Amino acid sequence: MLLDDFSELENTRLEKIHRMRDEGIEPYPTRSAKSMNNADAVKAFETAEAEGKVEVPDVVLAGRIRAIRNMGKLCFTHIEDSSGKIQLFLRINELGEEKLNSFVRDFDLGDFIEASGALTRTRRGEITLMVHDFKMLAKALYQLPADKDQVVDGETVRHAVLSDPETRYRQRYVDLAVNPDVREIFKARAKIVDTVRTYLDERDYIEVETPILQPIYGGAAARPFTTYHNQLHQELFLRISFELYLKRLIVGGMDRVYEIGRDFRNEGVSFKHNPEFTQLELYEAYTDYHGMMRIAEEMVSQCAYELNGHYIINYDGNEIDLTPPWKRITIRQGLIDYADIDIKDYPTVESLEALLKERDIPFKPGVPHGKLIGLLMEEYIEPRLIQPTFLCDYPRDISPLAKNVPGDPSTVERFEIFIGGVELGNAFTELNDPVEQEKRFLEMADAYAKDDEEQHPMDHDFVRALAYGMPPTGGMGIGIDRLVMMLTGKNTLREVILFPHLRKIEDQ
RNA sequence: GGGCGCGUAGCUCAAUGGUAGAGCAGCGGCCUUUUAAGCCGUUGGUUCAGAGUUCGAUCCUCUGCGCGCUCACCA
Repeated sequence: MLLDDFSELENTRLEKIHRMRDEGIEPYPTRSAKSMNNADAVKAFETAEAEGKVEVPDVVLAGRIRAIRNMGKLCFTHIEDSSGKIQLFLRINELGEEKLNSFVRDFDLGDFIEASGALTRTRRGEITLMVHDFKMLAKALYQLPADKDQVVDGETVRHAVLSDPETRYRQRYVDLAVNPDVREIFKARAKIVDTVRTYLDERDYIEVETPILQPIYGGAAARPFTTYHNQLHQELFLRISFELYLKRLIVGGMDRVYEIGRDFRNEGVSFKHNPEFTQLELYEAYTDYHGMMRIAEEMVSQCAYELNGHYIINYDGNEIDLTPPWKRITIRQGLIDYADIDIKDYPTVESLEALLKERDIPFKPGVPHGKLIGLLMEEYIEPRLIQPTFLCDYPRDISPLAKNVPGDPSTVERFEIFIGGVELGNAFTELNDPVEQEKRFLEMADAYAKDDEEQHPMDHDFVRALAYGMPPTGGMGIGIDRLVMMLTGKNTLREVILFPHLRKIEDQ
């Protein structure tokens, strides 16, 4: 129980609650009479000041107490709400001795206070609420991690900031309460998602929602989470992609659709992988992967512009220019340029395996030709793609849902977007030949038959949908978390996911 | 899952094979325009958990737990 584990510090605060209640003061009142937020208060004062006034009366502000500077007969505090901080000035002349003392006695850092009074400017020039009255809005029992700001030459220097990553992620509420820059990341995230929606909505895309619980998973190569529906006695999977459902909508005549939602992949966790992550998938009829490239470069650069006012981002020590158009390079050309390998010279699995051995690249024996090319790609091309690049034309046998490059049966019209060496998105000209699609499913089943870790279930209903006819279509997926990570210059997904997955710990 | 590193007060960090200290916050004082307020005094620790070595472990060893980096897995 909460109270059982209280330290001396917490018990001191608890006693304040008891004392307040004994005096008829409720430390958790039901409502607040806050009349404006802190930022608006500052603006209101500046406006009044420009008209020659020296104060703005009858203002009610509220927020969390972030600093207290008590000097006996007067006391300064800073309170903070989501709009920012503002100073309160409590003075014995205004409040009387008893009221002022009750502040010092009852209030601590971290408590929520409501204060009424007049906005003025102090001798030191800070816009401040001269407090006529105040009341407790919510008492905090735990103290927030100590933190103080110091302004040196106009720069804010922060002292003893909560920085332990485990505490920050497990108790994100504390992190957010104490680290304003963290709140900014999530404002940026909201803005990016908003920009994406606006971009697509303006192009007549319709936002849809498809099942998260799926009887058959598909659309990507990943291990799923499984769950169970009790009444239906049915095993269900959490989706690993939206692809197969969204393409059914294209069959149904919804020519431009997108979904922003959660994918779940039961795999390793890293700076660029979280078990659940936010994905954007979009599909557009009567276009192809070239159309998707144009959308990607336009949409992503627009996100950067809306966020920062320009197209340059700093990621992992690199200055990256997102101005369209982005570089396009085929895998074949990339391997020629960066590794001096022309894959046309290695048409068989045996020849590729020999090459990989020669180059000291480890591989699992028995994997398909395309997967070996993938290994070369990871080794030689991906780390080089710092500036935004569309890496194009993938091996067919690792791309079961993409359409062939005309005249080249081994290659499909697919690209992945790389920025800062990290994959941001994946797109292709969608395979719409039902017979070919069924064949691909069967090939994948074969290819992975020996590998009991992964399975590619055949989705008969998806094939049936294609058999009703799907127009030529371009489709794309973009990892929203990774996009936010890049645009905000963070080097791990955990910084842009509010509650990143951490191991369970045995305590409360 | 493998390798490496880390875990000390609420927060940020010190320290030593002889059971721990600072700043901030907390508590008690002084101070009527302060802003990392200041000054004086002061409380606070299962040194992540368990076992072992040792006369003695926060430190050395092992195991476990958690976090980070990295590799593997994976877009």
